[in-house]
Amino acid sequence: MDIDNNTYYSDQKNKSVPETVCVSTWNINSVKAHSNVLNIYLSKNQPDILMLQEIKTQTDLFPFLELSASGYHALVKGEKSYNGVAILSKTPVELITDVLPDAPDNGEQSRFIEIFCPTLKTRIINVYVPNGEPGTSDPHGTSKLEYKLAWLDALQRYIGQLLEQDIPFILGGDFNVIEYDHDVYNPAVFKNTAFTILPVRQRFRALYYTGLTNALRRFSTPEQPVYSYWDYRGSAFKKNNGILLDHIFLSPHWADKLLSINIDSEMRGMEKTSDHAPLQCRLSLL
DNA sequence: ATGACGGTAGCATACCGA
Repeated sequence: MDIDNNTYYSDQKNKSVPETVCVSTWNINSVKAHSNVLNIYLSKNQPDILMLQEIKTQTDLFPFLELSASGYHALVKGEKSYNGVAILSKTPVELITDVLPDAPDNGEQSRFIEIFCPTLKTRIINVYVPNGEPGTSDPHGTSKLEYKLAWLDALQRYIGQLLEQDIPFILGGDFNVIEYDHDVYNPAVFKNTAFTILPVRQRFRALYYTGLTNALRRFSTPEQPVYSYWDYRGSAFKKNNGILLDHIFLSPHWADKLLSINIDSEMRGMEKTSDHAPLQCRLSLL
């Protein structure tokens, strides 16, 4: 019994056991510049887990206190100006690693964080896959596209290892892959880019062959495309000139528990917001 | 053909993103 924490103790007495859980992901495009919409999202949807990408700040400058006031714990892999990922959780979580094993840059760019959530008894893996454009130089002299391909290869190997061990996990984030032509408003615009070329699509689809379920594909069809990104330019959101880039993948344990998934495009329509919309799924705990 | 728009760093404008 925890007599030092009255809130925890009194909550436990009255709380019924939750039957579902909400797990979400959002490329926030700067956690500091867009903290207002982040707070609106958290209070509106009350996700149990939120994976954030492109927080664009160093770990020690992350707004831990503000989020703690909203009732969220946070584990963060930050970086100055670029990239950066974090996982918010209503209950305390434990860091497993903030470097993708065998990543081509050994985690120099902050694109990966994996945690264990004791209350959900699952791992959460949050990824911000390299963009890959324009295909010129990257920090290590290889092209940005090669960096992206090598990064996806490393992800695939690591996911394979977890599945071999029957470890339950949820993999979410910004994959920077346009899996099908119907995932973009105008396929011609992205033809022969690092988003659509076969080697990139093959590596994305390899996640299925390994045994993962793409939560969104359970409920969507090519005839009714859904998008998670709209460019700031050219009134793209107003015209629904979008792209589907963000995904949630479920290990076999969770695939059977999937109840629903949706993209909260309302958040994309707000002032001072990210160019991505959040993606959230509801899972059964029974 | 190019840029658009927006964030960061840092103070003018370059770099990056998708």
